[in-house]
Formats: sequence, structure tokens, C-alpha cells
Amino acid sequence: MNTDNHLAKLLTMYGQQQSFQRHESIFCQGDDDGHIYFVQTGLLKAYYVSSEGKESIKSFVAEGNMIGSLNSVVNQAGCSFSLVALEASQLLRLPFSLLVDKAAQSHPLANDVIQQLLALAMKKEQREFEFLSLSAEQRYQRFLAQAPQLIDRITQSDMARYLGVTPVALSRIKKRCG
Amino acid sequence: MNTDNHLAKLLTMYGQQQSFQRHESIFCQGDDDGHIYFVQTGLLKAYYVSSEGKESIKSFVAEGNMIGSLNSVVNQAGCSFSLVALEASQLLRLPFSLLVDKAAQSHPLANDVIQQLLALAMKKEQREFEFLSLSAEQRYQRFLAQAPQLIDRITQSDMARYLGVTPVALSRIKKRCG
DNA sequence: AACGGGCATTAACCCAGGTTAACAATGAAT
DNA sequence: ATTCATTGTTAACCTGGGTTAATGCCCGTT
Repeated sequence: MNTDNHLAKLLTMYGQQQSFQRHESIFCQGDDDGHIYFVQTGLLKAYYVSSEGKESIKSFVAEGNMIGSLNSVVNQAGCSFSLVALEASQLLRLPFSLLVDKAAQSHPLANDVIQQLLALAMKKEQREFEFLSLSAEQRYQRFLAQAPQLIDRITQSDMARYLGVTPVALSRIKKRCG
Repeated sequence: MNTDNHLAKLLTMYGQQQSFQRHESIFCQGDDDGHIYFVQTGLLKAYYVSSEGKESIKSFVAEGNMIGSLNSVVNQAGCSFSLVALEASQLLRLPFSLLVDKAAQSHPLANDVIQQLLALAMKKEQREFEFLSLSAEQRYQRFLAQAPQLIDRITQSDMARYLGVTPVALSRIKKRCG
């Protein structure tokens, strides 16, 4: 009855174990990398770098979560973001094409994939809502409330770049509202 | 070979035809509405209203696209946004639970659902990127470039609220950059 | 023709956040 | 212990966008 057991089985059967040290890069913006990465231990950050050099953090990926560049996979284009280890991390790597093939053959697996994609879409909609409707201060408060397990594993600067403000601005927000 | 034909078939077989006039509401934030709506003709807007009364537009939904509140469906909670017709619209309405049931029974349909969810996730990631990394002016330019077919069907105020700025600010941006 | 409502523009004022820079604190490397 | 790099704080100044309000335009209604 546990969810996603077919996906988990696929990962353990076909996934390739990989280790990364703190600060080590998994892939870079522009690379062609059609894999999904499942985090067994550790912490990753996915981030964009603009043409002017500004870094913006798309997401943090902790144990039990997976990530990969949909753009690279679906559009056969380069990755739209970079992926780096914030802590020493154990990953399971799987070619996305393999997942697609297997899901086309196995209905239970396809159902697991639907669950994963639904969860992803909802997470992204949530974030869209926060940028659209909330102030930087409100986004900060929500982050504290919803990801308390992350706050002592990331720097304040990275939290700022995840929230869409500069590190200086986040320092001011903290002072302002405790 | 055409994509999503199973989903299309399901819609025509089980979908209920509904007509809405301009300005008519399909559902409201907080309502319990577990349907997905496929737009045959017309144009919808999905929007949040904050506790202070500020309206923020989540998305415009034109012919050939579908929408529904994932939050209402997956979490059995109220809709997180409101849906209204910007033009007289013909919709096909389907209980999401029906889609879930049928997808659990039909593997080809499940594959169609995966395609839809992938496309949705990528659209939302794109929007996340724009809010995270681009200025209001850059978001405006991109909107012009990527949705030219919409600009003469929506008001400038609605475009502003979609881009995350006030109508006054968008008027200034237009003046600034042509 | 006259009225009234929504929409876009513009101006004036204010504020949150960006930018730059100085400074302190921490911590890893020699 | 010293050095160097990274991080966080604070200050000064600037700018983009929010707010409010006035004005004019367009359009649909009567």
C-alpha cells in the first residue's frame, strides 16, 4: 500500500550510485544531462545564474527527494539550471529515458510517476503563489514555518537567493521582524 | 500517433458541456470543486485574492487548455483560487476523481496524463524562473513575445496582475521601454 | 445626447529593496 | 598563531514599484 514502491524498485534496480563532496557540481546550466537524481543522503541546491552573474536558487533538494532538468529531458535542450552539493551527498542516478520507457510498459509505475508529477506541480504552484501574492517578508516567514529542518543546513545568503531577495535585504528583514 | 487522444476521448465521452458568459464565475476561492475544465472556446482567468483584497492572476486559460484546482482535488481542501470567464466560453467539465479512476484502469490514458502533468510542471517552472530571476520589465517583454495572441484579449490591468505588478507600474514600464 | 462605469495615463509622494562598501566574526589552511 | 576567504551586519545612497488621486477616454445604457 505504500506509495511509489514501483518507482523505488526501479531506482534500486537500475539507479547508479554516485557520491559527491560538499561544493561538488553534479551538472551545470547548459549541460546536456537527461538524468534524474534521487537524494539518499545529503543536500543539493539547484540554481540559475543570469547573464549578469546573479545567482537565484530554484530549490533545495534534501534526502528522499529527486530532481532533474525537465527542460533537458523533454526538450532535448541544455539544462536550464545548475546542480551542486551543499553537503557530502549520496545520490542514485537514473536516465530519464529509462524511466519513460519503463513507465510506458508498466502501468503501476506510470501511476507512481503521476503521483510524483502531481506533487511537483503542486509544489511549483505553491511557489508561484508566494512570488505572485506575498511580500519578501511574508515569504521569509513561510519558509521558516515550512522548512525549519533546512534553516540550519543552508547559509542565510542562500536562503535570500531562494526567496528572491539579496542577502543584504534578508538581513534587514530578519532585524525588522525578529 | 497524436498525443493525448485517450484523454480527449475521455473528455468527449464523460465531459459535461457548460457555457459561461463574460464575467461569469466558474468557481470561487474556498469552494470545493474537484473538476477539471477543458476550454473549447473562450478565455478564462484564474486568480487569487489576498486577505487585503489584492488580486493576483495565476494564469489565463485559452482554447485547447485545461485547468482545475489541484489543491481541491489532491488535498480535499477548498480551491486555492477563483476561476472566471473573460469571454463567453464553452467548457467541458469532468470530475477529477473520474480521471483518476480511469487512469488507474487504462495505461494509455495514464501516459496521456503524464504528458499533461509534465507540460504543466514545465510551465510552472518557467514562471518560477521568471519571478525569481527577471525584473518586472523583463517579464513584460517575455509576455509580449510568448503570448502575443493574448494581449488584445485581456486588459492591461489584468496583464499587470499576471506579471506581479500594479496596473500603474505596468503603464510606467510600457512608457519606459516602448 | 447624456450619463456612468471601467480602464489607461500621469503626477506626487513614500518605502522596500538593490547597490556598494566598510566592518566584524567565524573557520579552514598554512 | 597568522592569514585568507566566506559570511553576516550595518550604513549610505539610489531606484523601482506601491499608493493615492486627478484626468481623460472609451463604451454601453438609457
